[in-house]
Amino acid sequence: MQLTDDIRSSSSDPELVASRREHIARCATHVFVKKGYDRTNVDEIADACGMSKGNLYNYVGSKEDILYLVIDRGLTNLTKTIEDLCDRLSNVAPADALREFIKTLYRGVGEDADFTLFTYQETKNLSPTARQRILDAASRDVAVCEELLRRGVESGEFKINNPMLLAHNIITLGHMWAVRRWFLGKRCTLEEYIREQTESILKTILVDERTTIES
Amino acid sequence: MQLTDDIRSSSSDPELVASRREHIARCATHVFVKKGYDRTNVDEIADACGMSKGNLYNYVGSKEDILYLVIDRGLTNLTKTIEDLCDRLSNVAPADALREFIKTLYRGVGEDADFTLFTYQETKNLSPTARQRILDAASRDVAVCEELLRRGVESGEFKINNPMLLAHNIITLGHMWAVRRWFLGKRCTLEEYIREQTESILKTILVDERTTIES
Amino acid sequence: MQLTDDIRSSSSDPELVASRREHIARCATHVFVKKGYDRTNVDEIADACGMSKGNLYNYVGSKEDILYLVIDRGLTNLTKTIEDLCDRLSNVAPADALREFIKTLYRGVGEDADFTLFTYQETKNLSPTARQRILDAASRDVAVCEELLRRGVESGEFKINNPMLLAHNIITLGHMWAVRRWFLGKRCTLEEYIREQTESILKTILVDERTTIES
Amino acid sequence: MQLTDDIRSSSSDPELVASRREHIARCATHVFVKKGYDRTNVDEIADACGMSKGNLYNYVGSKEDILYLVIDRGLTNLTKTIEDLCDRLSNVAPADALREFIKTLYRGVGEDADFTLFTYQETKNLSPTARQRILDAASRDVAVCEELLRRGVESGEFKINNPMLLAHNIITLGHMWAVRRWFLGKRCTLEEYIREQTESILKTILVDERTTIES
DNA sequence: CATGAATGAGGTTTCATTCAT
DNA sequence: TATGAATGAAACCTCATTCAT
Repeated sequence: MQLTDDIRSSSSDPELVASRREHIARCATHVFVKKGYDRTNVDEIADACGMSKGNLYNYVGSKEDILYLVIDRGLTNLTKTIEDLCDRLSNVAPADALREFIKTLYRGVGEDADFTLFTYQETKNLSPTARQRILDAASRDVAVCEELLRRGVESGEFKINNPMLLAHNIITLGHMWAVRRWFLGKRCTLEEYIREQTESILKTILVDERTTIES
Repeated sequence: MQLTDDIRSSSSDPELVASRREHIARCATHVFVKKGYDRTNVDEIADACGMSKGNLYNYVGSKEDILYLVIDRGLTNLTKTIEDLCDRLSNVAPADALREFIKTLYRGVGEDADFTLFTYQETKNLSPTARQRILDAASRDVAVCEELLRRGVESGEFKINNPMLLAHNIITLGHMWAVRRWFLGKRCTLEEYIREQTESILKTILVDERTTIES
Repeated sequence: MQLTDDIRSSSSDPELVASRREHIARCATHVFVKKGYDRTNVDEIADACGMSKGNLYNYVGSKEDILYLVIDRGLTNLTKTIEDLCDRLSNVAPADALREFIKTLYRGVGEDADFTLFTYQETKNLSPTARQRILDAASRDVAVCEELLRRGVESGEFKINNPMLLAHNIITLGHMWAVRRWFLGKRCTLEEYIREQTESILKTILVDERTTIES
Repeated sequence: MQLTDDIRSSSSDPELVASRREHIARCATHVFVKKGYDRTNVDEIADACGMSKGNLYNYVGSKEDILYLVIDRGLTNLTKTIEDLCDRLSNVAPADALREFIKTLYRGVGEDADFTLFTYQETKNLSPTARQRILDAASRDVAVCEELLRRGVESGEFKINNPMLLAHNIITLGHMWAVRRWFLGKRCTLEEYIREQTESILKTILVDERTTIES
């Protein structure tokens, strides 16, 4: 599934286009995250990419396209991490799977904290269709988590009133580590945050309390 | 508590300045929320205020000052709502008080959803000192909630591992209704959201489960 | 001789107008000299005058009028000093009269150095007619000096090829103390400047060299 | 000696930058001299340069930079004229050398009268460091002239009390032809001015009076 | 494919002047 | 007479995008 289908480019070699766009997205991420979308100008992006401004526009139709590439790439990375993880966890006991899921997700958010915050701030600058694509991708993360929860429910290990909502809580509380770092960063470490949120969540859903005790 | 002390104005009548700034903040909120901070220009703000651009600058030193007025006003309103509420709840049983707190807070966020989202997106555009003031104000909300939780703990009704973190969860999950309306809005109503989050939270902290049953 | 005839004012009492204008000229001089004409705004002038902006405009038709008042007042002061001096010197021997003239003139420039420089820089901002008036006033200073020189020539004490030009040199070299203070100020004192210029001038024009020796 | 080192430009080709700046300085001189610095707006400068405003700012960081370029270029031209002249005059007899120096300098000022006047009026608008550079350049002119005078003193042809001051007089009286053209222009020609000032100066310093007689 | 000079609309801010009170 | 809030034109500067080379 190509998310970047309708970004105009004046180049004909699709492979070159793809690799250049990957390059642009990677480099632009840094500048965007540092200065914000509106306050970053195209010269700075081109500099960061080591390309000329004119050439940049051979692979991208507008500054907004670059924003899309950046957000899409970051989200795709995270989604892939999550999906791969879920595949690996398909045979693990639900409670442990959930613990692993949260830990991996939250650490991923922690590593890319700047990007996560950026997403919350700048997605609004996308055109409606681009924005919709991004939101759809973000929705999938919740869906994946929800699926994990449902497996636990089906196996009888979890009792969850509204798995969709709990999945949403799990995902967004992870984001909050990045978005509200100015608050949380002064009050606990990421590992503490992960541990406490994990236990708090498990406590609400575990049918058999004893499973809660973990190293 | 006047947060807007050091915004320069060329008018000397403090009452007029205060009333005009209130007016500006109220009117600018609408334009800002609709178009975003960077994409709103000062002409549009002046129009929305029914003032000339020049006169606007008699009460405000820069466009950023307007952003500060807008965010500060919105946050102050919410904080006041919360604090008044907590005063009223000081004699109420902790579980009911928490239920009431969440309901009021989340409904407040729901009513001002655009503004809440705006805050998450645009606080970054403030100068460091202005930004710090805003974040301090936002921190107080968490502190108020934490205090409420601690009362329940002291009375023996709640058992909470980390009240600060739970308070933070309560507050931010409220915000999420506004920030992720594109997701939640399609999946449940605000009242459902409130009810489910409330029960989920209470379930984790209530010492005596039976208290969960509410009218 | 009223130089300020055609400055519009909305006041009818001519005495009040005159006294207010004198006040305005005196106060505005300081701000103008400090910040330059273009970089001084009318608010600052009104502040310096202790009047409201609106009232200021009762006595003056425009910002340029204020510039005129300021320059005119300064020049009139200097011219009067010079003319009074020449009256007192009418019975003094030409060489001593010239010495006294130069000393007084140059010290006057030295005291008002900022204003003198200001005149060189900002007269250009006057309207043609106002400018002409100022230049006429400035020409009179040269004429007065020239007259002094001619008296020495007639008495046989001076031999001067072109009294007009020498008078002009005497006047402008005086101005230069103010205009090129950044250069001269680091290299000699005003009194040295006066002494050396005086002797250099007298040496050129004295018929009998011995008169050069002075206390 | 490049005085314009630290003017920011967004172009990287130093030759292009230099040639464009030369072009800008030359064209801007006309507009500035005609309307004054503050009353000239950037659109007019761009028009005069035949460039778009945006492109102008590729070679210059601010309007003030343009002022600097203009003044610096004019002064550099004059200084070079003077220095070249002095080289050529190094073997000429001091009195004749001085005559030639004054004639060339004053004619140079006469040709660039508008620019000379402009310098007296607008140097004040430069930032302190830029202003200092300009004043340093202007000081060198005096130093060159002083050197010329000292050669005459050493050769025994001149007797000068204070060569620095006389050099300063020579230079500034030259400037006065431009600065006070409104006065002098109506009373004598430039050539008369040159002749009379020259003779007046030589008369004061020549040891042997007879040398004064020249064609 | 690559460059970067050129464009010009649009942004924020200032300020001389007016006029209702 | 005195005030100062209000006006709006005009100032300087930025920057996404194009296009000749």
